[in-house]
Amino acid sequence: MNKGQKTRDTILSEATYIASIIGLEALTLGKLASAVEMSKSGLFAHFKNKEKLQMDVLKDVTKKFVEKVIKPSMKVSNGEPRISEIAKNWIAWTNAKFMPGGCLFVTATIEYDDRLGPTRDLIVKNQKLWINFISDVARQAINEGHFHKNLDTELFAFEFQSIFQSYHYASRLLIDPKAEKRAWIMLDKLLEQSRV
Amino acid sequence: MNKGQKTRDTILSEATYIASIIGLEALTLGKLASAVEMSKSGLFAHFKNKEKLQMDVLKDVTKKFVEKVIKPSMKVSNGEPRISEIAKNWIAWTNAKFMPGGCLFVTATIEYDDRLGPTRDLIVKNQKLWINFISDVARQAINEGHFHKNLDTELFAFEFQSIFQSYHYASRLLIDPKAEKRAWIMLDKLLEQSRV
DNA sequence: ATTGTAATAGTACGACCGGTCGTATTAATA
DNA sequence: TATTAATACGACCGGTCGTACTATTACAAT
Repeated sequence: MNKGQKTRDTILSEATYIASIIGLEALTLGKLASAVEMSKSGLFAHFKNKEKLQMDVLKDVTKKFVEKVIKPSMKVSNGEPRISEIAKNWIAWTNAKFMPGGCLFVTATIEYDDRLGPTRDLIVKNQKLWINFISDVARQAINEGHFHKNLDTELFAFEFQSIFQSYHYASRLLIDPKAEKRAWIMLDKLLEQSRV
Repeated sequence: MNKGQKTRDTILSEATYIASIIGLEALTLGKLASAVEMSKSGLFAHFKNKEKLQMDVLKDVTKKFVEKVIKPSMKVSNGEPRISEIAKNWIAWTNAKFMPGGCLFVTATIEYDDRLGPTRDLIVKNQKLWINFISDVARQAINEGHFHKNLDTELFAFEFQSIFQSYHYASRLLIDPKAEKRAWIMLDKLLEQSRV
């Protein structure tokens, strides 16, 4: 990796750090530049424009998400074990040190749900992939005989997702110490309902 | 109502309209002023500073929320009927014409979950009141014999809340036509689990 | 060591930011 | 009707925004 790429990585990491706290739109080039101790123009040379920077941040975080949440789950056996593995890694993900403000996707999905443009399109695309992925894992659980045959796998995916949205809300905003415990109870209930 | 109060109301309504789309932080005095066709300084005279404006918007929206979601629910009988009434009004609330970007609270809770200050404090206070209110209604449902005695009412409140977060996510971001149907199914499931 | 290119910094820009000022107009009160 | 208070205005403050263009530095290959 040459120097330019290395600097780019540093910038994207710092951008992720800041954006997780204040959001991708509130992130400014000036703040980001001083955070990585570079001139605004030197930093800007790495990106075509701010929108591209925001999208590059999202792509970078998505890559990390695949690495830390999805890929590890593919190493455990099909069905319920995979669901549990994803849940475990998802909770760890939202508390990752490189995103002190919590999962950037949670922030971004709210931030861009009414803003049209390529950034929103990218977010929507990724979120649909994510929901479909969870649906597929639930489908596998049916095939493994873990979940009952007439389970609505798409509904399952949204319920699964909602547990983490709720967790984010309770732990981040309300700073509720019971947030994680409740998330696990919700997951247990969802799994219990889904089993044969 | 004198002229000043009337103008203030117009400003707050417009601010609510815009903030529901782009958020309270992204809302600027200049944009808001031109939206209500006033000078920036004329508009600004109604508020001490921008932070106060943001808080006034939140207070105004909270008042409307009480009026449109909470108060009507107090007119139906205790217990499950009240829960259903709240759910119905909450769905209507998120689709209100004066908030084209969806419920402002959903946006604000994410926006301020990592920003310290009085605005965040106000949001947290209101959200805690809301969660407690739902818990209390669930408690009433127990007393009425609708819900079983060992129901965790606080857990119920967070699960109830999560349904609407999921609905917001699916309908606003993914523009999923099945979003509302799924929300009702989730609610039915939650009520079914809670019954005696 | 020299040259060429990649990476960074410098400078400047027009637009807009939140906010203040003095002043004009409008509305309520006496 | 005269006086006063409420309301709104345009001009302007120092700063920051995103972005463009140019100059400088650091490094690699010759």
